[in-house]
Amino acid sequence: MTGKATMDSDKTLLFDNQVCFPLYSAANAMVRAYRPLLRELDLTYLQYMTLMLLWEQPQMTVKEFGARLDLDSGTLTPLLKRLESKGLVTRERDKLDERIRVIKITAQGKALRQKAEGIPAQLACNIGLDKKEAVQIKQMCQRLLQSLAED
Amino acid sequence: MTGKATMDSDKTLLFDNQVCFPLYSAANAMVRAYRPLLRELDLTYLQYMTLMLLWEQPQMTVKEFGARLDLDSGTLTPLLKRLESKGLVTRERDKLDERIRVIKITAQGKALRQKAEGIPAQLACNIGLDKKEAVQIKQMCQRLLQSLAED
DNA sequence: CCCAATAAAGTTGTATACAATTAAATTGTG
DNA sequence: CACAATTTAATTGTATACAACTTTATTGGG
Repeated sequence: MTGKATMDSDKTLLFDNQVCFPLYSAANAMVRAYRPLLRELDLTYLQYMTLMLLWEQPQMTVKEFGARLDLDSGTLTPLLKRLESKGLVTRERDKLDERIRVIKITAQGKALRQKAEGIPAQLACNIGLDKKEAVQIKQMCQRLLQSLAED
Repeated sequence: MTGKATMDSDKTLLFDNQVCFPLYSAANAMVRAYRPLLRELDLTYLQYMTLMLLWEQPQMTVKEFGARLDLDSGTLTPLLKRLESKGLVTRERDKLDERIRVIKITAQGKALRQKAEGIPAQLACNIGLDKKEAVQIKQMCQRLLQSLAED
């Protein structure tokens, strides 16, 4: 047995050496940065991303949302109900397969897109990364995601 | 007025062009990856990071936790109460300033550190990034955090 | 010394995340 | 066709996040 198990100065357990915690904090900070901008649309960050999908493709199933957003029905069902109660989507059943819930964007949901158009530019100003860095961090996160997705 | 406001093909509102969403998803996936490892310690990721701070410095105030974890009392108070109810910390008042809550790690909390020693190595195996990439993503997130912290 | 301003935590209410379980519909196989 | 296995969502319970507000204690100016 090596001394590792009883080594008291194991640097891998030092807070400032954690790789993942900055990721966690940065994600929280990012959502916080979006909040004042999305407030005017009365949307949360996740609701905003959900609508963004529907601005590209006017209807989607819960399962498809799960695949795109990497979230399960435990998160999605209440999320979609809230969007429904705001009048931004409808939640119908698939006529051919009653298990499937088909989410469709409403006219009101589509109209929100206009109000959202300034948001990406506004956030880019705050975020303080140039385009190259932005692409890098995006690719790095995507690589990380792929690695973590491999069961 | 430019055509921008009415431009329908604004690429900045396309889901797959979002820089921040991979960050958001990667943070979620990271917490998910930790979960099975932390399950044996009966800790959540945030509880684990909180204890990690106390393994280095045996007592800390709520305010100090807030500065290190970038979280407010609305998150920290219930978190610390849960750690207290597990017997891992105590929550005393500062004798000299009764506003201040002093959190101290217990013997039981210290003992958990031994059980945590394998976690960093186990996670590094799953995470699929080499050391250089890990450092890069960490630095990028820290840069992002700094930018977002500038009010 | 008094008391307004400030500081530190705590509380309340809303919205994620997600494990574990359940419910309902469909599919596949004998 | 019967029915077990599978698929798709929904539900339940726990733990973050955080805005907005409240409570309690301390500080600082007059």
